[in-house]
Amino acid sequence: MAYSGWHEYGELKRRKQDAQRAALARGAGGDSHRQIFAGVVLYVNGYLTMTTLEELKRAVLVRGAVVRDHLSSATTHIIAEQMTDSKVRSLRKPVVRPEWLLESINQDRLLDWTQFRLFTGAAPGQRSLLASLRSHGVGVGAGAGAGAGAGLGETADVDGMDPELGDDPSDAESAFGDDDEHAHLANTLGPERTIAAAPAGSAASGPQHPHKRWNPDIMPPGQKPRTLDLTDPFVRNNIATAPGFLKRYFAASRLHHLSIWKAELGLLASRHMRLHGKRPDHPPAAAPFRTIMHVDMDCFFASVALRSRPDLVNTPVVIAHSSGLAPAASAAGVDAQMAGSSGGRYAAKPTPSNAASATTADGQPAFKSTSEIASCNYAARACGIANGSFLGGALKLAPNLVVLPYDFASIDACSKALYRVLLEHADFVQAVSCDEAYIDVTLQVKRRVEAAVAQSGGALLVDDDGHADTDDEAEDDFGDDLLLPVRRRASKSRKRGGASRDGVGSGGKLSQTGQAMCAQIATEIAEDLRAKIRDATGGCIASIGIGCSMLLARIATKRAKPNGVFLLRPASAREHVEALGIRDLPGVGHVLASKCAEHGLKTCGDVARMPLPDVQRILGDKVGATLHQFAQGIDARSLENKERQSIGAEVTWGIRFQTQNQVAAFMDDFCQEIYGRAVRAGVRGKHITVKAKKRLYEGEPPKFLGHGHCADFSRSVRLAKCVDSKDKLLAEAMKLLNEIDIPPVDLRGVGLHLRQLEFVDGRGVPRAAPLAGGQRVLQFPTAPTSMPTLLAAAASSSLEAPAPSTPMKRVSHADRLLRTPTSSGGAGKRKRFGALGSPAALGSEPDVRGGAPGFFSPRKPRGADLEAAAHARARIKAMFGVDVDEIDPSVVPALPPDIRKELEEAGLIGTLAAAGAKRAADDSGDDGAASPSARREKRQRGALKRELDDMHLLPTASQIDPEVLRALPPDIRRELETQMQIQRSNRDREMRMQRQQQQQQAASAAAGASIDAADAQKQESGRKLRPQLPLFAGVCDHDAVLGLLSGWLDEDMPRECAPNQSALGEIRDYLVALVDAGHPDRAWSVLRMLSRRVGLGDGDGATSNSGGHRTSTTRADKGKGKPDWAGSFCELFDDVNACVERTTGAGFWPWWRK
DNA sequence: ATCCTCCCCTAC
DNA sequence: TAAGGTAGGGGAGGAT
Ligand SMILES: Nc1ccn([C@H]2C[C@H](O)[C@@H](COP(=O)(O)OP(=O)(O)OP(=O)(O)O)O2)c(=O)n1
Ligand SMILES: [Mg+2]
Ligand SMILES: [Mg+2]
Repeated sequence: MAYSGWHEYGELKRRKQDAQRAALARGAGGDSHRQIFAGVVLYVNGYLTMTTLEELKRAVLVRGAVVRDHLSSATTHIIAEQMTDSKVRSLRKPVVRPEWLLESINQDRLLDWTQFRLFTGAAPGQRSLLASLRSHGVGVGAGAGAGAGAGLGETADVDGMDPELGDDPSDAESAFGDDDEHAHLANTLGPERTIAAAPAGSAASGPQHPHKRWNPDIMPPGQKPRTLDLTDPFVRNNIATAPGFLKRYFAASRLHHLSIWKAELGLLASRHMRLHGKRPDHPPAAAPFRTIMHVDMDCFFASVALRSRPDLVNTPVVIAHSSGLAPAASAAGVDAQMAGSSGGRYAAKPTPSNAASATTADGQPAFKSTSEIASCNYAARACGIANGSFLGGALKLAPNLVVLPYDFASIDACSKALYRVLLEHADFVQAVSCDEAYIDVTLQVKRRVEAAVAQSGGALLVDDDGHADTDDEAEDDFGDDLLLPVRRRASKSRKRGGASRDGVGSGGKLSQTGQAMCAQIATEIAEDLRAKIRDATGGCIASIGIGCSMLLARIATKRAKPNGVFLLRPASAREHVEALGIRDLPGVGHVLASKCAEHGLKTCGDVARMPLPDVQRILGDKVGATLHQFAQGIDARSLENKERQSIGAEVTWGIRFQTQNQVAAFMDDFCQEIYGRAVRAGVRGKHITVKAKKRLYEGEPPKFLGHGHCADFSRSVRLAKCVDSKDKLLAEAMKLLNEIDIPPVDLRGVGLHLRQLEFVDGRGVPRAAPLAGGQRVLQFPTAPTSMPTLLAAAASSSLEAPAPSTPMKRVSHADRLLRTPTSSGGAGKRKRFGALGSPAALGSEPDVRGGAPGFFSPRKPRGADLEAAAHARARIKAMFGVDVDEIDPSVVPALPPDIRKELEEAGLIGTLAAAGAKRAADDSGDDGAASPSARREKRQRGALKRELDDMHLLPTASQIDPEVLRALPPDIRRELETQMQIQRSNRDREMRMQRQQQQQQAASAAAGASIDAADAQKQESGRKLRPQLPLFAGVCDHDAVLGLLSGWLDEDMPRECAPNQSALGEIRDYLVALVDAGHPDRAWSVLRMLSRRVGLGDGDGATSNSGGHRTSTTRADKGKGKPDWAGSFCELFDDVNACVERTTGAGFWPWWRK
């Protein structure tokens, strides 16, 4: 779901940091300090940008805080600058921004940490804890009860901030702007509101004057949520409850169009490639000429529109829905009760023409539009406008801005025209989007260069060991080559390594002349294409980047724009790339970029120079490895058009429901839409996923009818069969949506996706995957023709394999040859491993540049293990300049899948994930079925399968004799296993739901039917992976529960009062739930702790299993517990024990009764 | 370890 | 007024 609330991201961050540095400076030094942080146990997560950990530590230590280098149950607060919502939730502890410490130091008093919460709309663990326990009048410390003054027990009222904050209306606006999705935290939904409803408890109630702008998450009080006037006709007609909403919405959605077009063009390209027998890989001889272009239209939507408005080419123009003139959102439908902000200003009327003036009739600007700009011309960009910005902001930047409407039909036509040109002239086309594609023109370059050389004479290729190539100068001149920069290292390593050759023999290296010619010819081709595209599109301009890899081509395009061509030579490539910001690398968005920034990584050079493992620690294994390579200008991907793996739809705009019926009615339409799309796309799905967005604050978001800041949820089912009607889809979707269980008013977005696709022909008959991408399917050499449908779920219980598999009739003979089974099971693995080890294999296979999988080599005879091995080795050597055995294991994740697969199968590298093992299992298990006489078998299979289906009898794993299972044909066995897995998953689902219900009941009973508590419960169980364990106060971790209870005892036992009854009830319900969930041992452990604390001993010597659990941290009450506490414990024990006896047939031993 | 689900992120 | 869709890579972390 798209999200464009980042308009002010950078500025906000910068402003925050300035203030923070100042605060820290003030806070350091001095020798006697008030111990304002006494009792605070900190864990600092991640990196700090405004100070060092050491500096911060020093400052807080002298003021009484404890800083640990690890997270423990004693931790009271986690300090972090950045963390995903889900991580925050999973920690189940207060996660607070460092400003809390800094500002507390600044003011020399402990401020309320809740004012410095790291933003997460849903921190159910924390909130549920508060909502339930606190509403019992139970004071409880954070974590293990070490809360002291800063603990949760002293949580202040969120609304109880310094009123001063609200007094200056300009602050709110100027600091955060209307665009900030976070600007409404004060209205945050959920149990925090329960807290907020309580009287403000603390005098230290939040940050005061100087740095009130730091926190983009907290909106000053004195501000009511903007509300939507549902009686406004315009609103009524445009929200999701309006008749015909979906059709109108999708028809008007640019992003929907982009997605549709991309899918279409992907199919178009792959079909074209298949029909013309084109593949992205070349005979090894072509490798040195490898030339990839990235073609991208300049400001595409705008260009299309400007074709009919040549008068406007030099004025700022944008494409958007709104003219920006009509009544601002705040003036119609949305009632903006912003403190101090005047009501909406009405523009006179939109200009009738296409082009609208940016000022209203009375000359007053009305820069409020939240309409998004799809595309803006370069004149507009010069004003600072960018694709995706809000129109309102753009109008501020360029008051003379002209807004033109979408013309989807024309855009579509231009896009098709573009692709016609590309398909006709390129060796291979990978569709990227309606205005963009990668093309491979290697063969053309080669042909033309060779022709030119034939005429003029001169050497084109240079042998690796050839004349001018041995000295350093030659290597330095390498830069004029179009080849990958790795070639250079290949050459060096060859020298170091002595005799071994890298297998790039037949291609050789391009001579200087060759290199120059390549560059010139490639540029000519590009210019030629641009002219053709301009003509074909009626004047739209394409820019083209050229390189020897997709990456370099892509990067070159940035330089080429606008209206140009840029060829990135490998020699300059590394330098060029390293100078770029990491944000310029494909795959790096604002999140990764800011993660990097936290570690001081700004440019690609920074990343390239950092040791790979460090990069991976920051970014993850695969992303880290990939980007580390990208940052060096290395990219081994090859072009392909990938086959569809899923289909679905989402709506996150205009979702405003009041009732379940409205939701249901919408879902009906929605499923209709999606089912229709699936039919049209010729797919059916077994695996259904529903997504939903839940708003995190009350009131309207900045974007008109937008979703605002939300929590995302998803639920999925795997069905035994594909859904084959809209109504079945609807039924499943509603189940899932209900499971997610979001109140209709809170719903802000819905999505529905199908996976595990079966491809179906026009008459609904399943057929083989249409080879849309070709490659993926081709990589399974074991004759998919014989793989039964059953293989949708692989034996290894992964269901990731392509779902269908009746024979693939449409696979050409040539394709069949390519699918020569070079890999078929574990034996082959070992064999090939041996072959690879043989020095004789080295260099026996010429290099294939740019990542052509060995499987595709047409010259490779079937089963030629040795050659395959050599091939893999040669290819790696060519690409990375090192021998396979020298490969740093941590770059493995960055290898393109095909190469990785090849290496894994060859046993040269460890499998990255399950893929290798799974495939091996498939292969070996499938050998029998792969025989040519599959027909009869297939019929049997079909019959058996049908029988199974008809019986609707899916035996459980335990019900099937393993012997019987083994005796079945492999595919039938797999089928059964699939069924069992589905069944198992469904059983789990039911258990989960049961538990969830229990929890909700328990929670709402305990919290006095507080909706918020139930809601928090829902979120907790509905959020993270539906915990398999029951929750106590939103907490599932056993130690955390013990800590919580211990803290409760610490607080309440000394008070000389009886234990709070509802708290007891909650504990009882939790323990019962534990027992029901099959964890009596945990219940036992809890009981034991409680009994010890109330003075009844801990029953050592009892038969219980649970041994040395951590007990309490502080033992406030050393003597015997009060009698009423002990009595309460006994009752509790009996209740729980009754349940234990019921479920296990034997109870705990009430040791204290003797 | 590996699987699997529920996210998150990115690109156009 | 406004039309913040979609598909795929990937990671975290619980279950097994
Ligand atoms: N946030 C965005 C980005 C793009 N698009 C649409 C409109 C663009 O015209 C088209 C192509 O996207 P590009 O990223 O290629 O952007 P442009 O073609 O507009 O400009 P450029 O010259 O930078 O390629 O996709 C959109 O609707 N919303
Ligand atoms: Mg473009
Ligand atoms: Mg583009």
